[in-house]
Amino acid sequence: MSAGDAQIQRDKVEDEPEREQAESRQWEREQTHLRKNLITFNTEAWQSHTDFLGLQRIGGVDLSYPKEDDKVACASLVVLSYPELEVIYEDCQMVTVGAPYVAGYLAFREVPFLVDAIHKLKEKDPTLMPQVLLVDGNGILHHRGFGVACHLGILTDLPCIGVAKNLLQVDGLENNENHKEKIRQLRNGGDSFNLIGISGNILGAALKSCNKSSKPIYISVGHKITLETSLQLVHSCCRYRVPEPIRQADIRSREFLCKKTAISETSTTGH
DNA sequence: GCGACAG
DNA sequence: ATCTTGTCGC
Repeated sequence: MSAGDAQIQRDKVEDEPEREQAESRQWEREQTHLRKNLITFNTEAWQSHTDFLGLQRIGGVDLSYPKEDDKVACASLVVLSYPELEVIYEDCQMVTVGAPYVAGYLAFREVPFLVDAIHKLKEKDPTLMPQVLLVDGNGILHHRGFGVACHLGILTDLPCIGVAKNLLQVDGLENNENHKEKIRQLRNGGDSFNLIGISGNILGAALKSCNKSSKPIYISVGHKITLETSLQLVHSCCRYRVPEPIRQADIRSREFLCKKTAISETSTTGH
C-alpha cells in the first residue's frame, strides 16, 4: 500500500463520507453568504419601549423526533400573547427531514420546516404573525457567527433570538471551572453575564432565567434585535427555565408526534 | 485515548 | 434530539 492509499484509507475510516463533507462545505458557503444580511440592532419600536409596549405576539418554534425513525419529525410553531403568555396559535406538522444533524449546521436540518410554518401562518391568519421568534439553538454564538436563529431570521425577515440549553464551546468559550463559578454567582432570575470569545466579540450571554434554575440558558442575537433587549425579553417570558414560547412549542410538538406515531402503528397493524 | 458535538 | 424512575426538596 502506497502512502497515498494510506491517506485515502484514513479519510474513509475516520471521516464522514465524502458526500457529506462536500455538503457541509456547501453549507458553510451558504452561511457565509446569508450572514451578510444579518442585522444585530433593534429595528422595531416596541424593542425600545418600557415593558415592550407594542409587543403583542411572540412566537416559539421546535422540532421533536421519534426514537425509532430518524427521517420523520414534528415541526411546531406556536404564538403566545404578550405579556399574558397565552397560546393564541398552534401549528404542528409531521415532516420528513432531509438533512442529518451536523454540529454547526443545525439550520439545514430544521429551518426549512420552520419557514414553511411561518408561510402557512401568513396565509391562514396574518394578524397572528409573531413580532419576534424564540428559536431553540444559537444565533451568532456559533462557529461562523450564523446559527439557526440567524438563519431563520434572515429567511423570514423576523426578529429572532437564539435560546440554547447548553453552551456551544466556540471562539475559546469553555464550560470550565471559571465559567461554572460565574454561573454560581448569578443570584436572581434575570441575572446574566456576557460571553466574550477570544476574538473579543460578545457572542451572547448566560442567563439565569428564573429564580429556581441553577443551570442557565444561553441567549444570543439571531436577527433584528440586540443582546440586551433579548435578555430582558426572554426573562420576561420565563415561568420556568425554558421560556414559555419554546416550552409550549416543545410540549405540543412532542404530543403531536406521539399521537401521530400511535395512529400510524394502528393502521400498520390493521386495527 | 478522551472530550466535544446547538438540536 | 432521544434513551429513562424514582426521588429529594421546596
